[in-house]
Amino acid sequence: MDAQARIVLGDARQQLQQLGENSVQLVVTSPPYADQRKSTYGGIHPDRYVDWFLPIASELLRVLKPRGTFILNIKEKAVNGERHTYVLDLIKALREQGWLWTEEFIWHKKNSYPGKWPNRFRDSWERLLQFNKSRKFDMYQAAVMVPVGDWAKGRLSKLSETDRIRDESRSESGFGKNVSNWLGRDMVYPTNVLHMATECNNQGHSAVFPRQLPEWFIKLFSQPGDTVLDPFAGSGTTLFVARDMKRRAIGIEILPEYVEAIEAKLRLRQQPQLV
Amino acid sequence: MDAQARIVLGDARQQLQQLGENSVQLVVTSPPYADQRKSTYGGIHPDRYVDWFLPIASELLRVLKPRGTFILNIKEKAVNGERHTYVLDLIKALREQGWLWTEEFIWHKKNSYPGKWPNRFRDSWERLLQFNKSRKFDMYQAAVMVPVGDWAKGRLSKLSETDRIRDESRSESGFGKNVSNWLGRDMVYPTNVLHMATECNNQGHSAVFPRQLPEWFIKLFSQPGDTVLDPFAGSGTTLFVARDMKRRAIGIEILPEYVEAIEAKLRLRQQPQLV
DNA sequence: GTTCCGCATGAATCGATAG
DNA sequence: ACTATCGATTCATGCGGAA
Repeated sequence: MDAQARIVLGDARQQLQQLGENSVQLVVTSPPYADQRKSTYGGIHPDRYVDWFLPIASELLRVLKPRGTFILNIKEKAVNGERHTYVLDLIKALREQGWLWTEEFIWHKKNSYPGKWPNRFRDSWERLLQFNKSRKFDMYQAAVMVPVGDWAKGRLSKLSETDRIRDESRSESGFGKNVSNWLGRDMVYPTNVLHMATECNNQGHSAVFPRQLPEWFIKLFSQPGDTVLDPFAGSGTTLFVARDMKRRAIGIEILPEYVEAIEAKLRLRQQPQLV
Repeated sequence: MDAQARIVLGDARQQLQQLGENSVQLVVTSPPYADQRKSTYGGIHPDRYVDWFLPIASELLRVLKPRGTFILNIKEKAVNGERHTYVLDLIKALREQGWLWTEEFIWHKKNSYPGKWPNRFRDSWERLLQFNKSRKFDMYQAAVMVPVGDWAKGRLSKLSETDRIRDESRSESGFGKNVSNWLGRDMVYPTNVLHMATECNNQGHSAVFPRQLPEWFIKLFSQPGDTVLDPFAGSGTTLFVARDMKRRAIGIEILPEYVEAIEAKLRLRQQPQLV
């Protein structure tokens, strides 16, 4: 088995106890949604979702490094015509458990699930909740910069005069001047809204994430050599992406057939995949 | 004064008591966010936000028609490095008050406020919470259909690159799109993610909403002749849009200078504005 | 007439400084 | 220690003047 990527068969709550405390830099996971994927996971009732998740989160709190990050992909379903509140309850419960609710990213799914209902439109976004153990955490923002929005209009040829002068005065005053900020002004920082299409592989396992989603968070919150954990590995997307990015990857998955599929893929490629 | 549009000077909680019960089809409003706009509204502390808002919501529940809708635009701020939970608390409190939390739309603001911090990116989305009195409410989905967005398939190859990109960015949810240009193409229903830039005028009062935002909800949840209410009228965008769409518009605003500005604009134009 | 480019302007947030 | 104020940071947008 690839030493850089490891998949464990078993229940997340139990298997997490085998991991050492303060050993994981980043958790990226998409747990089974309430009452979703019944056929595979048995389904957790929305009303019991918080109680089910809290013991697992407690273990995550233990294994996560002090400057590490926990990214939770989740979205409430509609029940009796209403949005259920278990995600709101979960956020509050996690805070009481000691987590800091640092941010809520929005994943805008461009090709959302089709359908039509008389009282609502298609749901094309999900929550990506960021939790931390401390206000001071590792964040490598430069790793996820994106092309400036103006690139189509050709307005990036010159900096505005005010910006240039502001930059020059900063450099003269001796404070840390980031030359790349204005020399290579074609890149800017992203926002907290992520636009990504879901991968529609209808073969076998349905990929929950597109690869770019864990990739973005792994770039942003970890460095090569760090440990990335997904306690609900599913088809293993987070695991493979992390390994390809030279992180140590740990996955936990309760379904034997998923674990076997992941192990097969791990044996198949010891080298990073290029897609 | 225009009979179709009426602005009332005063506190929302008190002035709402003057309105008859079951008289309003749609409430679209953007109350002052916690601790924001201190200079004008005095600012409500995040910890007291729910207590401040509940009495107002109680009046809204009274004046709203059984099949009407309440759209609440709101976003929590960052406090001590964390997202504050008052919006989550508010959703739960409104449900206890009798509201149904039907849906959460996402307003993706492409031009979010700039800035850079070590622990977060720019916040470029806001919540648009939909509440109803009943599971059966009026929803005119056909009124907001948008052209099908299969740009990637080469149908627009003749357009210049800049035009194509500009169109793509504006049409991700069909907003700001000139539908007449696409007559004959298939129309589809939108999703629950709305893409709109804030209107940043260089002169005078800057509008909180872009006009398309209330316009979209007014189309979706009301018909001509219905009454549309904004208890925090501000610069009056919702009011003017509703009037231009042949709805009866009622606004409440506590700041005399805002009320005067709205009254002046109402006198100025009895006819729908074409911009 | 167009197109191009400079400029002011935000529902912001953090860290340091001051009372 | 806890709260209030201030400066620094940053980018999409529309307007208006210039080419």
